[in-house]
Amino acid sequence: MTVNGTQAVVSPTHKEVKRLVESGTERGLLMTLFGRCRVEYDGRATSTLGFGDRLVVLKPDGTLLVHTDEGHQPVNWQPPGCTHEVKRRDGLVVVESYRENPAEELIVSFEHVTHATAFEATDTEELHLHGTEDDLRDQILDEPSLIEPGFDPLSTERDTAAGAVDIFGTDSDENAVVIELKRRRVGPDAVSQLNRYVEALERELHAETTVRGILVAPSVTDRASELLAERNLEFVSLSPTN
Amino acid sequence: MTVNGTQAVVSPTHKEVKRLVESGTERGLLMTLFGRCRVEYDGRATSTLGFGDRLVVLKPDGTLLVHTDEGHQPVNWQPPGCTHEVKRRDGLVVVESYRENPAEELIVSFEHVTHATAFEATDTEELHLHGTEDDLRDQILDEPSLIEPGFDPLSTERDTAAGAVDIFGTDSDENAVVIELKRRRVGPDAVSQLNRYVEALERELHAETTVRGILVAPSVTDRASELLAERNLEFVSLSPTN
DNA sequence: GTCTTCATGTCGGAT
DNA sequence: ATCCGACGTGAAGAC
Repeated sequence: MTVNGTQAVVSPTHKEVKRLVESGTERGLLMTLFGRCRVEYDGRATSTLGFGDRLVVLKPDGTLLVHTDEGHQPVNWQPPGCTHEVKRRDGLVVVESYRENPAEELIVSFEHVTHATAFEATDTEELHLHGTEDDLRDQILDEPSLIEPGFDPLSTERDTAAGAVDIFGTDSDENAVVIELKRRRVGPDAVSQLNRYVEALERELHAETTVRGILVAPSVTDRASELLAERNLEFVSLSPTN
Repeated sequence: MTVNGTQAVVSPTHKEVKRLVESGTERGLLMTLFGRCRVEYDGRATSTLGFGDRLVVLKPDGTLLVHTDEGHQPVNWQPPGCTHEVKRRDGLVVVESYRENPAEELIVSFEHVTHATAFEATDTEELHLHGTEDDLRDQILDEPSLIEPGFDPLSTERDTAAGAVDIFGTDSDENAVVIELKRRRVGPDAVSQLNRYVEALERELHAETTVRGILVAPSVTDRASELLAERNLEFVSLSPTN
């Protein structure tokens, strides 16, 4: 059945699946296959998945997704940029997806394809997302006193031997201040990250200046709080606004 | 059109979409909607996405995915456990998805639904994945000399004040050895993680024992290598086998 | 290309 | 429920 440049086939034959995927790939269509299949992956790791009913999505950018009936994540996938082929092997309809660098291959073998579709997907809009770490940074740059009275942001992304600092500035006593931002509650990892920046700047600025490290996040876990104390780092509670 | 417990409808009316999603939810079906829609999200963050052609997947576990024609990741989503409703508003077919804890809502408003499907998905198989960090750990436990001659693993998941250590053991001089495993090339974060474990164990074991920290991974970045040297930590190159 | 870090990360396991 | 770390993490930006 073909309507308006989209195709949908119920219980397609092997030939119909092959033609749909090949012409859909050619024409840059977004395709779905639903049916009983087995999946094998080999690349950065290796995986096998026995037969079951799954939804396979093939995107015009070379993405392949295998979704089971559960979970946010695809059970197997290939990233954008892969090339897909449809073959017949041992009576199964086989979709093979290849990638180089790293070399990875995904093979979906259908015992039966229940349903196959191909859609022309026109999408020019971009997602507008708010409440990110960047938004938290902008809040602080707009109103530095959210950190403390007298805080003066000098730069963002300031480079150090340990990487780029989120916000670098000075306090009212002219101490250097390193700020690490997190959009959500943080654990020990963020404290270590801040500590690396502080140590790098202490080396860079020699003994001339005291370097304060301030972690800015909605909250911290107990372990992170202990680590902050050990490292003589500070915490300011702030959440990104939506 | 209904075949074998699966349904597929081309250009369904509002009522048909509503009935399909409601009965599909009731019956635990895996559903797809393709059409031109707008998406709004509000929860941990906030997002808006203007009208475009997208594939929406509704899973029986309450997962909702919105996929554009590009990319591995859904442009918007709800995790498992959400509840979905279909309504009509301003002439649009609206799929609303709710979640509590954290409170999140996703609203997909269709100008037109090109295609709607509902499948009974039976899937009893589990994914078997190899080449993970656990596999790397097992390799070392099978052959401890991969770390160095005389290495003796005493425990895995040994608890410290900083968290559980991947492998804890002793070397031929009876020094304590902490091993942190990574299945791929590592950066500074993994070094900091290892350092936290080593410091915690040094405190725990007082001055009785020297605590060596060994990072085991296929390779390290330059910055990680410097940090290892600074912290007096070691590196052993090993990759998980598939 | 490599490196680094963010993410509505998601997921699983332990407490 | 929260905490913690792994993940075939993916994606973006800098170099």
